[in-house]
Amino acid sequence: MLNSFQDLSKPTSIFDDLLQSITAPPPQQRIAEVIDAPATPNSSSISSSSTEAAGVNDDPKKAETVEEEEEEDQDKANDGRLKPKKKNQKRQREPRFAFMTKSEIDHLDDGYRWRKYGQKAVKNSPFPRSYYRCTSTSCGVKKRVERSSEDPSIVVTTYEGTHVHPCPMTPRGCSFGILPPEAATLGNIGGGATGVSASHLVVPQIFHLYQQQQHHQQQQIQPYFHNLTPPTLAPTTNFNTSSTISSFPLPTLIRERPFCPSPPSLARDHGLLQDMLPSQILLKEPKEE
DNA sequence: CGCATTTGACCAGCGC
DNA sequence: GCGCTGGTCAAATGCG
Repeated sequence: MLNSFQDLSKPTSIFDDLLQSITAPPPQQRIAEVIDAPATPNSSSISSSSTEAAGVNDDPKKAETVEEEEEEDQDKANDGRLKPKKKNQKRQREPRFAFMTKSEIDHLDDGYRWRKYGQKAVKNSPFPRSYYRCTSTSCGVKKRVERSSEDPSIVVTTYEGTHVHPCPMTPRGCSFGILPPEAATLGNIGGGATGVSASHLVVPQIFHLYQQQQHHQQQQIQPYFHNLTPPTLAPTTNFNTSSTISSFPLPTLIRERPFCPSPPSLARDHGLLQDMLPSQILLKEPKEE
């Protein structure tokens, strides 16, 4: 299932894969169709990706069985240039979560602190891809940021790994803008400590932001939030319908957030949210196997 | 001075 | 085996 996860494991254009999954959803797809808007390159979307680590990937070539700690120790034991990649075991991939944001800012502030450690030109794209790593020690979360070659206004952000620390608070509190997908997904997908479903956090929150924004700004472009969550975490109850999502109670969201405790001010203080989510969000639930 | 960013080089995986 | 590409490292550089 979750072919989009596999798509994300491919080195080639995430954006293309996302677009493909958006524009050609499987018939049985259980989608939280927030809005049944057709996906367009102008739409922002969110797509959670996971998790070879969770055994989701059915490609034996990509299936991984290595424990994370094992690899981590190996990495730490070798600080030289030669990375101790196991010969018989490919490097394990962390749970990944990708989303597209229509923004002019490449590196969106999501509440965590990131250090850029690389930048590469991407094939078939005039825009480079930037590599960031969480600055927190012992937190190996990474993220890649690249612009869509098809729509330069779209930033494709791919998170990989799980934060093992609380979100460092920003002066405004934990910035909600992009945080939800990251904090929720990275904190929970693939065996996060809290066990809170990523979808519980990500989908409704993001959508809630969108709603707020809609109310205030009357966006012209339909949002589309593309979210895919691992089967083990994706609830089958709460997000089957748009009505469920749209009526998701905000207090519940806040209560369920293990990270970045924040006063229930989301409905009020969304200035930064608007900064962070300037446009449209496209929501899509993971399709079920 | 400490930290973040830039950037070229290196390495591994994958396809042919 | 070879070349291409993505991902990472680390020295150099910039900035507050």
